This record gives sequence, structure tokens and C-alpha cells, in this order.
Amino acid sequence: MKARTVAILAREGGVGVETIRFYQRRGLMPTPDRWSSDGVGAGVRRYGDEDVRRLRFIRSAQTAGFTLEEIKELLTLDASDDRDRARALATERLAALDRAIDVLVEARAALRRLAGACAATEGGPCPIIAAFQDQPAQLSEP
Amino acid sequence: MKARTVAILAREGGVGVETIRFYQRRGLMPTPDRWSSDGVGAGVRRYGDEDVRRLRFIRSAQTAGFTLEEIKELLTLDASDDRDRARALATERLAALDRAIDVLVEARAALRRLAGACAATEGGPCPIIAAFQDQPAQLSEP
DNA sequence: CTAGGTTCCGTACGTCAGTACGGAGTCAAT
DNA sequence: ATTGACTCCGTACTGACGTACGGAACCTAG
Repeated sequence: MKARTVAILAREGGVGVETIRFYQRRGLMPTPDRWSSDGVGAGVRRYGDEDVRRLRFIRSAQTAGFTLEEIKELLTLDASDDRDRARALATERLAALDRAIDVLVEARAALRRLAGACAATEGGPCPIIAAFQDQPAQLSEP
Repeated sequence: MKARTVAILAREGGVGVETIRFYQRRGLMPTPDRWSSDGVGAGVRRYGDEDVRRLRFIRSAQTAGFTLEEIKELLTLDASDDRDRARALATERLAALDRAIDVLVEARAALRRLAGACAATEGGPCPIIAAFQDQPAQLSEP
């Protein structure tokens, strides 16, 4: 059980020190007590393996598109055991991911067509605006 | 050539009036002159088909992940004809879209596994944190 | 001509996820 | 013991993209 300082925790989690403090303010990370090995002075806050795991979880959940608020809820859910709620959040997020992927794939196809057209034609203006005009697609959530 | 008011333009573009004004302040939409059909008074600003097209373009380009700054550049590029630059922007964005799609697809797979595990096991805590811990994936851009 | 709906415009506020700053306290090495 | 780095904490700022407010001007229907 290594006793990390905040900078070490940050490095292991691949984030900045300020980000950790930000997560603490938001209630996503605990703020541990200060202590020093020799018992002299107030010491600084020390972090253990559990904090590293928690931080990694936050980062992973973020790439799945959960907001910090949702991640906070997932973490408290993990402490209790409301599996139904956890599953509901996951399912909801899966649907959002599906939608977001669809939108991006479609956008990529449109942009490929556009870039192709721009490369193919030689005279006249590059058909950017013209090529891009009639799909009122909506990106609701990333 | 219909002469729309800002509210009509907004409705046709699927955005709010305030959004149009915001785009004008940002230089993405022009601010046309005011006029009234009967020539009495100062009138209000009127918008034509070109404005609708421009607005649609902005929305489409946004779903492809261009920032408003980039879209502004694309629009001025369309006015001039710097095809190389336009193509460079499109290519760059295509690469970013590829990366973003990969990240989301991977996140979806991870989340599916997680939801499956949560559904499958019955006793103990829902394996949310445990399941999610060792992929330091980075989502750089949506 | 008047009531009430729009438009115009500047400025302020909101969200999400951080990032930066600055001064005081604390720690580790020389 | 002093230097230099790190920590702590509150507060302020960033950026991307809007949304809201409020008063004055304007337009339209009755």
C-alpha cells in the first residue's frame, strides 16, 4: 500500500494535479487525511491503490461518454449495490453511444464524398457548401 | 427569393433566434441590411435563400465535428477558392472522425461487456469498477 | 391608432470539464 | 538551517457553444 502524494497519483492516473483537486471538489474522489511518516508537522494528504483505481475508473467511464455527474452516481452505486440503477445507466449510455457512432459514421461518409468531389473537379469553386446541404442530421450527445 | 425575418430563418435552419445572432457575432453569418417592403421606417433585417443554405451548412459541418472557427474558415475558403486548404481541413477532420469512431466503438464494447457482467452475476457487488479499470484509452476529440 | 408580438442589440449568465494563480504551509536534501 | 520543490486551498479564468434578459424600436391586425 504505497502512500502517494497528489502529484504521484496524478501521474499514475494520467491527469494533472489540478484535475484531482477538481474531482475532489466535485465529490468524485475522496480527500484523505494528511499525515507524515515521522509524525512531525501536519504532513500532506496521502493516496493509496484504491484512489488510483478510482481515478482510472473515472477516466475510462469518461471515454464511454458518461458525464462526471453520472460517474459520481456510478461510484456511489458501486458502494451500495443498486444493480438495477447501474444497469439502467449503462443501457442508456449504450443507446447514446450507438446514436453518436451512427452520427459520426454518417458524417464521415458525407465528408468523404465531399473531399472526393473537391479532389475530382478541377475548375470552379470547391463544392463544399453545395455538397453538404440537405442532411439535417442532429448530433445530440457524443 | 423569399425575404425572411430572423425568426423564420431560425425555424428553417432548425436553430433558435439567439443562435443566429451568435453566429453573426462570430462572423459565420452576415448581418444583412434592414428594409421594409413599403419603404416606411427602418424596417428589420431580411434573410434570403443563401442565408438558409449557409445556416444548413454550418449545422452539417458541425455534426462532422468542425468547430465554429473551422467552419468560418471553410466558408471564407468557399468564397475564395483555396482548394488545397479546404482539402487539408477535410482530411484532417476525416482522420479525427476515424479516431473518434474507434474510441466510441471500443468504449461501447467495453460497456457492453460490463452491462452483460452486471446482468449475469447475481450475488456480490455489480462489477462496475472492477470491469472498467485497465484501459487507459484517451478520447481526444468527438 | 393602439395593443401586443417581433426585432434589435448589448451584456450577462449557463454548462462541462478543466486550468491557472498566488500566497502560505510543508517536505527533502544539502 | 536554508534552499528549492511540492502541497494546499480558494478563487478566478478558459473555451466551446450557446441561452437569457431587458429596454427600445418596429411591424401587423383589428
